[in-house]
Amino acid sequence: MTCDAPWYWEKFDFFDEADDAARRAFFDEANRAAYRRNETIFMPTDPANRIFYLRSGMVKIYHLSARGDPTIFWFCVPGDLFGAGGLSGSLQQSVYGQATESSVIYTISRSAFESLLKRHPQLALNVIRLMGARLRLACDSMTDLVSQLTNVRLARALLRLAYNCGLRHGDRVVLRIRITHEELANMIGSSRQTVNEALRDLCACNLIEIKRRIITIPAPERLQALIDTALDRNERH
Amino acid sequence: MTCDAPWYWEKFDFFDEADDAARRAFFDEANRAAYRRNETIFMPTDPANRIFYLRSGMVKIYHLSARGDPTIFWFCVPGDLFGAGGLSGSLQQSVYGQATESSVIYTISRSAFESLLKRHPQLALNVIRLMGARLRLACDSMTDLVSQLTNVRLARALLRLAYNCGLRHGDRVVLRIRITHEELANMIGSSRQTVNEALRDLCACNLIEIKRRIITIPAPERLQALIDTALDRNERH
DNA sequence: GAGAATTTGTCGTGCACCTGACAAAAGCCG
DNA sequence: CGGCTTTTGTCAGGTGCACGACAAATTCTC
Repeated sequence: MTCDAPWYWEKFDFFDEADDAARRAFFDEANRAAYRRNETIFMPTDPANRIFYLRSGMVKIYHLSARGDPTIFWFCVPGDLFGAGGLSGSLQQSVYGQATESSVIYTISRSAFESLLKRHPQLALNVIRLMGARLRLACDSMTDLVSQLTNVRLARALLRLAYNCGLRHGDRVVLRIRITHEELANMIGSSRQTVNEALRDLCACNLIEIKRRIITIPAPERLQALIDTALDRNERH
Repeated sequence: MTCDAPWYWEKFDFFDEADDAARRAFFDEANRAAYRRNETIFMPTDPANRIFYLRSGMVKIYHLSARGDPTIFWFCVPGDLFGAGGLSGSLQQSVYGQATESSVIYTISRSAFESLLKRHPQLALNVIRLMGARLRLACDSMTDLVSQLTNVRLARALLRLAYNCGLRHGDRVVLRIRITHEELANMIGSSRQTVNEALRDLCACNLIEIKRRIITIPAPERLQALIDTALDRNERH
């Protein structure tokens, strides 16, 4: 899955390749809202009748089981659409959306959105493109969740985050996201403690650096190599 | 996630709600191909320049790791599009598509498909709807992969299969798919042996019936109840 | 900048389940 | 219908890692 992707995803904005008329039509009908860090944007019980466009900030999309343990699906970055699951016929959101930093979000009603897409087909293609990227991300996640060694799962999750919201500085990729061990555990289906240990090992091998909860991957291809060679079962340095 | 969904997914066809002109435009440009059981339709190395429409049969979409172990993402049923990951900017397919029974498939080039969607925006909305359903399915999968008890994961996977390709007979849902224990294991990230045991337990509780590798769920809501009450850790009858 | 709250680091204990091995059963094919 | 292949059933050994507990460090809040 990850073999042909670059070390960062080519960022794609909902409005890319669309003409100004389309852009204006959207913003004419959209409502602007600002959220602060940790504020919840929507919940599973909310009706799925609005589409969200992230202008700035970052949004975490996650699920909460009846038992209370979360599954983090992905983080949205500026230019992303979300809440678009509602377009697939569901009447309710089924997940949570939460701002992980101050964010500006435009929302539009589902019906207005659909008519917008009909009038501006390029926007519809863009939605498809964004959803395709999401789907691929989700499939990548499924692939590592199935591979059962935790440290490999963690390494792959870090690379996925690098794609998703990493910033390049030369070869180095900085995850511009302040993520806790617990959140990482909730992405890879592991426990806080195990993530801690695995993270320590990765640091010891200089595969990652952590400073003030900001993770840097100095050489993504070395991390990828670790994943590939983990074929022959895991050895602890 | 699964709380508000019916016991079977409202089947949605790529051509639903589209006018005949759109339908004709597609089939004018599409190529028909028939595949037999176990035949591979596309591979990760194939260029992602064609879109597939499943007319009849069933198609398994899966990934193969370098180590050789598969992850089964989902099964496509008639009316589904697949290979649409290509629409999201990727140059290659990243997964395998394989017919699990005799199937008839129409393919169309990516560029023709995009121009088709522009001319017939309703089709674009339909693509979005289908992808949304997929995405939801993938998220559901992620959610159970994170929940670590194998028997719960299995139960949830069975319900998902029921949504995906189950047939209702009154309350009963028959999975019209001849799936092996190994394939189930590859869906939930477990081992053949463990799946076997978990399946036996489910049979013992009359939550499922298996005859000639066809799985029947006599009372889906009872199976769902099992999942919900598995909060208080699993007990083996 | 002090105190509260959250996050991190580290150790045992226990058990779910992966692995390997092999026999029985079922499905497949000429 | 016979032989071959694939799938199923079951058992024993070993282990990865979840879980609880608690101290140290860091971060948030006023």
